[in-house]
Amino acid sequence: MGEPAEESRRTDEGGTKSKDFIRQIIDKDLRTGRYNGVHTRFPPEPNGYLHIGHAKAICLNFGIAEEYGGLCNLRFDDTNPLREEEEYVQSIIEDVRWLGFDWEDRLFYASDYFDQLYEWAVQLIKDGKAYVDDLSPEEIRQYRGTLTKPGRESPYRNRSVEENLDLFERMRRGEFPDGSRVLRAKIDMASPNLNLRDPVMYRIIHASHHRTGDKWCVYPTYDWAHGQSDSIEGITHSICTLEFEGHRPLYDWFLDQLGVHHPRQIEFARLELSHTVLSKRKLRLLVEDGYVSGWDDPRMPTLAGLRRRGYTPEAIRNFCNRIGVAKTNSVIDVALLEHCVRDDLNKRAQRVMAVLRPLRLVIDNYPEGQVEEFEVENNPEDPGMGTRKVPFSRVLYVERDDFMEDPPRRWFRLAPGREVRLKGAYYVTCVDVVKNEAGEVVELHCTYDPESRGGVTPDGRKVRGTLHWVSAEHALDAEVRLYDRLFLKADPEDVDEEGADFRANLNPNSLEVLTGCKVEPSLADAKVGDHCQFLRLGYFCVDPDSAKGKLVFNRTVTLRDTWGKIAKRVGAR
RNA sequence: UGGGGAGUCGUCUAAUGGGCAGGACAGCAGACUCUGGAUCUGUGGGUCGGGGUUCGAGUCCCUGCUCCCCAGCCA
Repeated sequence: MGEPAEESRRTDEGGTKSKDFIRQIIDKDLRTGRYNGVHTRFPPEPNGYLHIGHAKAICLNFGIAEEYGGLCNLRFDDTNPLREEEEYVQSIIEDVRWLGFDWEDRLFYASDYFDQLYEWAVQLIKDGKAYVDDLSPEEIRQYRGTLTKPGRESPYRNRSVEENLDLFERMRRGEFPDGSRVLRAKIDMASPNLNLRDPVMYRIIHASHHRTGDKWCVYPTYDWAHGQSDSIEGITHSICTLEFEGHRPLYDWFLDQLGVHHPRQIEFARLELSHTVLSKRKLRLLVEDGYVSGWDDPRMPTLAGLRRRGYTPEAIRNFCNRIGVAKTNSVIDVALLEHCVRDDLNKRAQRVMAVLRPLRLVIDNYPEGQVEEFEVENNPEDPGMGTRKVPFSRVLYVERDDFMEDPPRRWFRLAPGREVRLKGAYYVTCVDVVKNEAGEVVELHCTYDPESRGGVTPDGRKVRGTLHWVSAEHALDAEVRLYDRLFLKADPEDVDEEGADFRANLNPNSLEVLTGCKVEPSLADAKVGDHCQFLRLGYFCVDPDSAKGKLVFNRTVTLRDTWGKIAKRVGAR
């Protein structure tokens, strides 16, 4: 409680302290005594899967609570039985946990408060602050006015308290059909803020709710449920996104009329990420229309998708802490997210060798039938991760991309007559190239230098290139799924043709499935979810589609590719 | 058009009773390297426009411009 611990303050890379505007407001509230502690909440509606944008809100709410020695609740905003499902509740719980946050025994639902909300509505009616309206949805819209013209009062606006009480009670009992009546707050039909033009508090929905079943047929709207739920839970700072800014006067109004604990609502800009979409509607469309395999498709920006792709909670949390919090609408470059996962995996992922597009390499002067085992470091960033043995023999596989018959300038890899190092093993020199009738290179012949055992020679001569490889005889087969950005443009909504939508910018090559990949035998007992670095290629993780004897890897992200940039300039590839 | 918000390097984000516009990602250049990885070093690049006030303005005043949100019985 009170001031945050010094060491938990957010600092930038330079070490200077800087707090976002929300933390500054909280500091002030604590200083002035408006609140004595900090209690936040993360309030998702269970109508879809959580995505990276939610991660920002989760890290903000749970992070702030932690920093200030306060608490953060997980609360499902389940006020609309038509859209919400238990499946989503479960996935959300799983995702928030996976991200690394704990709400202890404070898992709540807005539906926990339906009785209290109903009582409070009755209280407002008695106070003459709410009334039952018989207008149809269409009429309500017409009476609301427009942005520039004030609304008109409903002819039912001045019913007696008794009649309102009676009607509201009968609404609750199920005497009226859906849409026939609503309960509205009596505020001001001429307000320039449309949210204050007698907003709807209850609507009739004869549908069963995932938690309250058929107990209710009137359900509170967001505006009526949210602030009161915050109040009941003793929330101090109700952090939400910018689009609710115009609702704050209403949030405050309800709480003031009721005279109950009054949290402060603070709005911040939701996260937007380049090369993807982050709206439930669009994500749902991608899933339902089969553009992706599901909510957890590794190309999806959902937490389930990112997890399957191989992103770690640490990488995502670090990302959320680095993007900042402000009120400016902004789009974060997905490159920052990629940087964060590389940064995390670089420190933790075990290095292994895998050949994605195998090319046979025969070492002519290596004894037939001989097998050597080389000890290779598991992670040069962390010697503590130890070493492993990798078998080597006369016939190997190397990456097709690592050989060029007629290489451009600055090519350090294999080519006729070139000598390279096979990581941790020997130097080999390409002496012959075998092609098929189509003229494609199908096999390389090399000689090795026995003196170079272990990857260094007594004469100390240098080779510029070091290649990864696997022994043909010992290699395991694997399927590897290469993922790329889901959308071609940074802004998927940037479409040329009239009538086209973001789907026109879908990247047709966002998924490439490679079969017949060869991986080193140490991967034999890799488990689903395991992360590793395929040397020189990128970070990968084991997909749930894997089975005994059938390994499937997802590429999380490539390594930074300096050669790729050079090649582009040189005009190679 | 009414109301509510927001404009700082390419992209995010600091600079808070006016005081050298800083960092990160991305880019570029180099060093190092048994991953063309990692690491290290260096480098270019910004205050929406126009007026003011001031010794001094991203910050204060005036004015203009641009962008976002609101007319669900969605959240």
